[in-house]
Amino acid sequence: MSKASERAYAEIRGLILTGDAPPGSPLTEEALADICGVSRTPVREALRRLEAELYVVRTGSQRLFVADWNSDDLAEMFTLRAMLEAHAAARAASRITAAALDDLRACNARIAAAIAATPADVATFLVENRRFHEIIISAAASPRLATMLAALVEQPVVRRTAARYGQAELSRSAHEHAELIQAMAARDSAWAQAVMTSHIRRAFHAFSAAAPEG
Amino acid sequence: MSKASERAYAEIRGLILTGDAPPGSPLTEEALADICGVSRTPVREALRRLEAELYVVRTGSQRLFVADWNSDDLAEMFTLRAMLEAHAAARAASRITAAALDDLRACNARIAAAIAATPADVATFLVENRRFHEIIISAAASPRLATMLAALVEQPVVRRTAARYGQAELSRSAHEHAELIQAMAARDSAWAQAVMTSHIRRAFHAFSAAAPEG
DNA sequence: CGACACCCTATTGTATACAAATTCCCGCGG
DNA sequence: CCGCGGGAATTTGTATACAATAGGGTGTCG
Repeated sequence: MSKASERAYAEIRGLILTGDAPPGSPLTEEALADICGVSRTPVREALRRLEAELYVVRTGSQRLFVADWNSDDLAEMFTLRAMLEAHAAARAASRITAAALDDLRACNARIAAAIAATPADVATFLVENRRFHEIIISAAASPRLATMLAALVEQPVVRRTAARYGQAELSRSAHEHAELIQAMAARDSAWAQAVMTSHIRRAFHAFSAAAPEG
Repeated sequence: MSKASERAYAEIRGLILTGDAPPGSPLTEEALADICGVSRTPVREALRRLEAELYVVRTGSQRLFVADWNSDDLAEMFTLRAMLEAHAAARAASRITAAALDDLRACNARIAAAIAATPADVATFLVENRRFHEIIISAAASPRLATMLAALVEQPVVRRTAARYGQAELSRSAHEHAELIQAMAARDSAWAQAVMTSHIRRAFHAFSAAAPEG
């Protein structure tokens, strides 16, 4: 996608993530085109992508609405993420380069710094945490896997979750990252896979505990 | 997607699967529009979808080519399918309705009949085998999972594989299906998951043995 | 008062025209 | 002969116009 399409995608995604377009609200191509300052064509492409990523849902008569996830959806999403990202970690462990390992270390150092700040710098934590996981997915060198994980939208959940995380959970996360780095440096796929699985499951449990309403 | 888009998607996908558009060959929107008898607009949508499903790849300058999978790609694809579809089987085991179970039984009966014929009716086997797996995926009731598995293109591989399958492999497949039905009827998620995992892994091994060149 | 049919409007689907970008080829000069 | 512009041609990106279709509202009839 080139400029306008990309812009429309980011814009609409932003509307959904910030809650400006709340779950269940209808989306019309023309209105979005106006908001984004482009024509319907790039908006349509953006909407197709958002639909594939399940940010928006389509009724039988082709009308689009902002997706509304219930707790079952979220649980399923975390389960899939745990499965796929653990697989990515296993692949990454046997393929990752020294440079990428250094990137991971640097990234986790920034995460640790963000946590150590008072108050904890949650925004930086989110950005760097995401980057950490992206490095691993990239190191797994599987376009299929990367595509699937991209579709497993995580931002809205992470955002809601992290705001409720305590220092303890953030620290534990950084510690698990450190163990992941160890596992990968040791080229131990099984270890990396196991750590990643529990890492994501714990994130889910923390989320469930913090936001039991779904 | 409505009529024209859908038609374009099916048409282009057909070109790729039959080999009329061989791996690595360039795809231009206008040529495809001519072939499909529609304008570029629905062709573009079809191509986006095919790109997401990795049937086609896009260069840095937005030109599209038929994807060319090597043996590593295929192995990765089977691994992911085994993982995701086993998860689908586990979910299906705890959710499937009596009616869907009957559908599975009927479907497997048709598979058995196709195998019993002399010579074995491979075309019917392929269609019904696909349907069998689709019923399970549908019973898993996870749109995310369904989307991902749809993207895990299987047709070209299955096609290439089944043509080389012997009666023994086909029979074993039907037998494994029967065991899957048992596991689901017993509402045994772990059993269903295990059977599905080995079912797909065996298919992969048979494929590798039959087509070691990739 | 309720149900049904019809029309009108809102929204999406498709085609086409035009703009931007990229590639390819040809001619030129070293 | 090779490398290097430069421009034409091909190809994709975007906008807009028009067609088709679904939904809602209203009026009428039972």
